[in-house]
Amino acid sequence: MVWSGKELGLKFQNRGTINKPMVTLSVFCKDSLSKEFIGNLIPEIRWRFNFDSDISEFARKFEHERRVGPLIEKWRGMKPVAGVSLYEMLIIFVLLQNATVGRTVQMLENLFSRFGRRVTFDDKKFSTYWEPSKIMKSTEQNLRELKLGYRARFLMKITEQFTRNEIDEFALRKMKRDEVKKELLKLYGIGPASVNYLLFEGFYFPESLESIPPFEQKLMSKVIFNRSLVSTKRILKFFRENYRGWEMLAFHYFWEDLFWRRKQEHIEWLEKEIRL
DNA sequence: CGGCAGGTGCGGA
DNA sequence: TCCGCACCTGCC
Repeated sequence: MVWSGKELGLKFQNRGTINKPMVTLSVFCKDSLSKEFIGNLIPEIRWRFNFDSDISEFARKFEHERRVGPLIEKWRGMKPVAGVSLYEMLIIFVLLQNATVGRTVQMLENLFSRFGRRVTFDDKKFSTYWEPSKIMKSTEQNLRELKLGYRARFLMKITEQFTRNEIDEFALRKMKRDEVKKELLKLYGIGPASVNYLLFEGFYFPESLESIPPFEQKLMSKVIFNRSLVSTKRILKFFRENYRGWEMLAFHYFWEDLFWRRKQEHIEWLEKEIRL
């Protein structure tokens, strides 16, 4: 995590149970950290790892519903987590656009090796993100050499909007959903699909489901309707009718469960849909 | 070698 | 508000 100009390593350890959750956090840094620094860091961690949103109503309302109910049992307490800053999240969403997973990874690795730093803590190696100003000193052409393609312009423009302070992440966190949506859509290269995910994974609005991209459409068609392709309209209707107010969180439970199952067992139809 | 992939901006109807 | 189209690149 790059925060207030320092590179930090975060290590979370589980010390509790599902019903009595507790974690300890160790913070690694090459500099010593002041009390004040830590004092400012803690609320940021609470936000980034979503310690505070209350989803108990979701669990109460739907734990007996026939489709998502069993998943709520299995994944009790599961919530979306940003983990990174808004700027960093925007980079990821731009790189995901119109690309396979393999290409996204390649583009991000290229950016890390050009602008980020390799760091080690607790015997683990990571790449850090960079301050927006570092990209500002570069050029669109330079980013194109990192194989970003037309996304180079998106990244350049977004970085520009950040360095000009046109977007204030901390102010956004206090706004209502529609206001946040309006602000995010002002970012160049951020449209309906990216905004849909940002509202949920970055700002934790559990109802934000308005767009189903092609890949999600294919997988949800199979998971929910057991058919190869159901219209996005119908999928949206399904979530609206069954999980009103919690549409995207419900979507998240179906989605995460599917990919968890993929780790445990071989899911033939899914492997065919995933292109690296 | 055309078609397409975790989309978006833009111009024109 | 709703189309059609161009767009980097890698891979099938």
